[in-house]
Amino acid sequence: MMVESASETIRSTPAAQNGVSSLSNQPDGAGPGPGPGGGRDGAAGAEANGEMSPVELLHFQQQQALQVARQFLLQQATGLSSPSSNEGKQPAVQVPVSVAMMSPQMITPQQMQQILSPPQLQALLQQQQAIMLQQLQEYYKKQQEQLHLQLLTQQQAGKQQPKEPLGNKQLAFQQQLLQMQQLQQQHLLNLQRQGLVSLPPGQGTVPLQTLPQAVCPSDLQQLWKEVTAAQPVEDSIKQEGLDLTTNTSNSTSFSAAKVSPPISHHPLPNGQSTMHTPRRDSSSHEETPGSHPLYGHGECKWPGCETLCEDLGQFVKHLNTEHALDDRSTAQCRVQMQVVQQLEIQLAKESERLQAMMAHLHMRPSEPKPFSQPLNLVSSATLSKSTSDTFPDGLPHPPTSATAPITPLRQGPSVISSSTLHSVGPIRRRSSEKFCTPISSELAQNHEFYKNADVRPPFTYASLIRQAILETPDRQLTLNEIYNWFTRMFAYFRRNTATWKNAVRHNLSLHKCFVRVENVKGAVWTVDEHEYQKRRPPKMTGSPTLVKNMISGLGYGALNASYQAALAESSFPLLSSPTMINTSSASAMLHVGHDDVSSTVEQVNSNGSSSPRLSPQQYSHPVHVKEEPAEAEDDSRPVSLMATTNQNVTIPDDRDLEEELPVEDLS
DNA sequence: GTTTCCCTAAACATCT
DNA sequence: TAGATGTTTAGGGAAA
Repeated sequence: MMVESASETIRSTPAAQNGVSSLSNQPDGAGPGPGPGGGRDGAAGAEANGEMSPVELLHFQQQQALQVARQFLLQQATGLSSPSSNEGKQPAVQVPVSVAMMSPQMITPQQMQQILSPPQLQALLQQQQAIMLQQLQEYYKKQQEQLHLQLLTQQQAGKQQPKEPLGNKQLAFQQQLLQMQQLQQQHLLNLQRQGLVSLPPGQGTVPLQTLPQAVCPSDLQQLWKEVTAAQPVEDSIKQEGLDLTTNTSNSTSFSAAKVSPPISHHPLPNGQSTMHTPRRDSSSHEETPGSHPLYGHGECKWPGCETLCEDLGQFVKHLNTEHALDDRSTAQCRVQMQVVQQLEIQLAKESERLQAMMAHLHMRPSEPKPFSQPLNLVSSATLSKSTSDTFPDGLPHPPTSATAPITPLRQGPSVISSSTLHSVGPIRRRSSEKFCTPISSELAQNHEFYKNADVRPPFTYASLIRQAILETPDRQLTLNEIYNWFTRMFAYFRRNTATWKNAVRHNLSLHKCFVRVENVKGAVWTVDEHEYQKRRPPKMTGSPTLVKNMISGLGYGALNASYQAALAESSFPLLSSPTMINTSSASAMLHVGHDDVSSTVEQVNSNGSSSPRLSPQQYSHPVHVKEEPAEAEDDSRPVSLMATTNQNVTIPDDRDLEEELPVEDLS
């Protein structure tokens, strides 16, 4: 049973612990206990849980829908669910929505923030949510209206006809009603699995079956006792029910709709119990003026009819006289059905569009496994809040150089890193380094984008400065040249001059990795790669657990190709780990790039001309090195070393440059 | 709650 | 003297 499976899936989610747990409270015996909803499988137990007016139900339903819609968006954005998840089965590679919901640890906080923080994106998504939810609400409202209409018609017809005991027709009609409600529930579940509606936390005591119901089964049964089953009406309802089935499965391209078995006229065990679990004595509500689906604000809500009715009784009379079961009413019902169907189709289209938009905008959210995909590592970097107004439409535009199509969320890593995408996020840039996003690769791929779009690059000032310096043949730049590089490479830096220039200067002065060298043409800035790498957090980026597992699993000298590539792609501090330097490549990189800097420096210094590039130490001018803060190892370093470090670490530096290129020759 | 990193802003000094 | 350059400090946000 779909409801059961869905509830099982959702039950384990955090959200399910509260709001969605109502599913598990269904009186199918699978619930954790009697609980508040345990006794709702009977009409008598419905009253025990308090009354909930239709308005409250609607409000509750809307809130739930919004809640899960947000979760859905989050999941879509994080790539934990995919459009293909619409298929009925949950593919092994797919993470069920509920799993994604229940596993916040699978969604890194960065991802969460990336997805949810951009206000424009949220506004867009909320708009989509509003559209879909509105359509959903309307759809169910129509369903309820029609259902109730038919019931009232039956009721009136029954009053004019002699009572008959409950027979097969009545049972069939009840089954139709149950199917109707079951359809609603299934549809809700479908949408919930799609994330379009939600069962928010804090509503755990409300069973699912209370959500879409404006007409409760007990009420219907009571009505039915006075109704003589009229065959035409029943057929009509049955046909509508079948149509509904068709609508549900057709118009909604959702997975659960396909997962759910075809609606049969045999109430399923779950459905049966579900259907017979009225949550409230809705009779009072149904009889309350204004509560009738087709009666509101003192007038008849029948499509095309706005007849004023003083009270519900008059309305019922009007309903039975003007909207009795005839060809006209039937045709109107048909039209209404088509309207609903169209709305559902539109809902499905909007949903697909939303998914496509999400897929396009978010591409491939950050993978928690930086090792497995050394290339095109997506960055969790977020970007400056100041870029939120980058585009007039308020949407995060992808880089222009990106040829990223609208790809499924489960597709492989995109050319565009998420750091680019999340340029609308809050200002947090160091994340790009944490995920070892190769800045040169990022820039190479999205050069045109950054050059033209007024989007702040998702890199720290230090990274950008370093990149600017390293891009030059002699690995040195004057401050003004750094400025020019910034303005040349990024449209964003063509404005806010004072801010970022000050930041550049501040970074140059603050970070030890930037060494000021007196040149013939003035002061130039170079990069002390050793200091730069040392500056990085000496811990593995990405999932610590993954790192630990990889370390323990691979063991000494058991690095595979991808891992080595990842190593090269990753930060050098990783290589500094004694357990990681057993491969020749890694150790070589390490020795040159990190641990043995001094010796290597001595080597290079001895034959100072080893580097064809102009080395700072080749200058005869006195090297002006900014005073380093009191630090043992740094103080022990000679000034010349400081000035020439960027040359001495040529190998790792080059490797760094290589790694940032989309090559895979590191294995 | 603490630490670290980063950004931003500002003040100040020095140099051209 | 003005502007550029360089240094330093402080405050706050975010993440670990």
